[in-house]
Amino acid sequence: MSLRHAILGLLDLKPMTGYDLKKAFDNTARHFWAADRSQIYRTLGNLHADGLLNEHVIRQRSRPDRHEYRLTEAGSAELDTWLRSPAPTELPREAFLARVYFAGRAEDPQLVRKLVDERRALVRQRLDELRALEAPTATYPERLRAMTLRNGIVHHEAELSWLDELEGAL
Amino acid sequence: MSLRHAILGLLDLKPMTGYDLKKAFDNTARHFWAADRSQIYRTLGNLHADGLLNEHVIRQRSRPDRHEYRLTEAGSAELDTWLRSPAPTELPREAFLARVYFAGRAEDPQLVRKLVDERRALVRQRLDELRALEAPTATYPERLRAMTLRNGIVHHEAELSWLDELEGAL
DNA sequence: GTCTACATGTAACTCGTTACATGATTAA
DNA sequence: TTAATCATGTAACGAGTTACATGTAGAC
Repeated sequence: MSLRHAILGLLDLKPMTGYDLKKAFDNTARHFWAADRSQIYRTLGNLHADGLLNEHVIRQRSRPDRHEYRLTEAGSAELDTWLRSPAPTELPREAFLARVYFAGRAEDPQLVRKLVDERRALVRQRLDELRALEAPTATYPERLRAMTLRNGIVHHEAELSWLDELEGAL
Repeated sequence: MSLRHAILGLLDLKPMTGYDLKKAFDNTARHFWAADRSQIYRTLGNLHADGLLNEHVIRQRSRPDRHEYRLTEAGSAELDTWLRSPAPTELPREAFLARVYFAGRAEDPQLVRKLVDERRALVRQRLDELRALEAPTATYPERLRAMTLRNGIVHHEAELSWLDELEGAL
C-alpha cells in the first residue's frame, strides 16, 4: 500500500512525470523502495483519479508530451496522514533464509558453503554501492534522508558478520 | 515464487495438511516467512496439480477429513533444484524507511521522534520474541535452522543501534 | 454458555512482474 | 551504426490480502 505514498512523497519533493519518477526510484530511492514502470503509470492514474494529483501536459517538439504531476491539497493531506499513521505490521518473506532453513536435507556441506559465498558476494557489492552514494547532510530533511542510507549500511554489515558466524558454525 | 518452495520444504520435514502448514508457518517459520491460509490452500492445489505432491485423505469421525500432503519424487527434485539455483534479485520495500525519508517535509521534530519511539518498541518486542524461541542445535539441519533465528536477532540488534544513531543525529 | 482448536475451502480484490508496443534524438 | 535517453503506455499473469462460509468437540 505504500507505493502510493512513496510516489506522493517523491512528487512532494518535486513535480515529475512517470518517467522522472522511475529514475527517482532507481537513483535516489533504490535503497528503500523499488518500483516498476508499469506500476508507476498505473498508480499515477489511480492517484489522479482519486484527486490526489494534478496533471499538467507539456507539449514538446519531436518528443512525446510530458505528463507532469504535482500534489493537490488532498494529496498533501494524504501524505501527512500517512506519515502520522501507525505502521501496519510487516510480514517477513526472506527467500535466502528459507534456503538456509531447508538446506540441511541435502546432506551436502558444499551446498551451504555455496549459499554463503554467493550471499557474501552479493551483500558486499550492495554495501559498496551504498557507501559510494554520498548524501548531503546540510539541512534537516537531508540528514533524515542520509540516515535511511545509513540504515542500509548497518544492516549489510550485520549480514556480513552473521555470514561469518554461520560459516564458523558449520 | 518461493511460497511453493517453502511449502515443499516444510512438507519434506513432515507430511502435513493445509491446516498444519499454517501452524508451521506461524510457529516454526515465522521469523523468515509468512503465509496466509487461503494462499496455502491455493498453492497446495497448484503443487498437487503439477505432480509435486501426493494427497492422502484421512477420514475422521466428527471432524472434517484431513487432506495430508507429502512430496512426490518430482517434488523432492524441485526442492533440490531450488536450493541449488541462483537467488533471484530481491528488491527492497521498506515502508518504515520511506516514512523517515519523507518525514522532513513536516517541519515537525515530534514526528520523527514518534516514528523512532514506535519503531524501537516494535523492534524490541520482536527481538524478545526471537530470543525466547529456543532452537535445538544437536544435528546439522538443526544448527542451520537455529542460524536463521540468529539472523533475525542480529538484524534486530542492528536496527536498534541505528535507531539510537538516528536519535542522536537529530 | 462461550471460546478455542480442529479442518476445509471460495470470491473478490490489490499489488507486483513480465512481455509487448512505438518512435525520435543525441552521443560515442 | 549502435546504444542510450527521452517518453508514453497496455495486457496478462502471479502473488498476497480480506472477507465470506460451515460445522463439531472439548475445555473453562
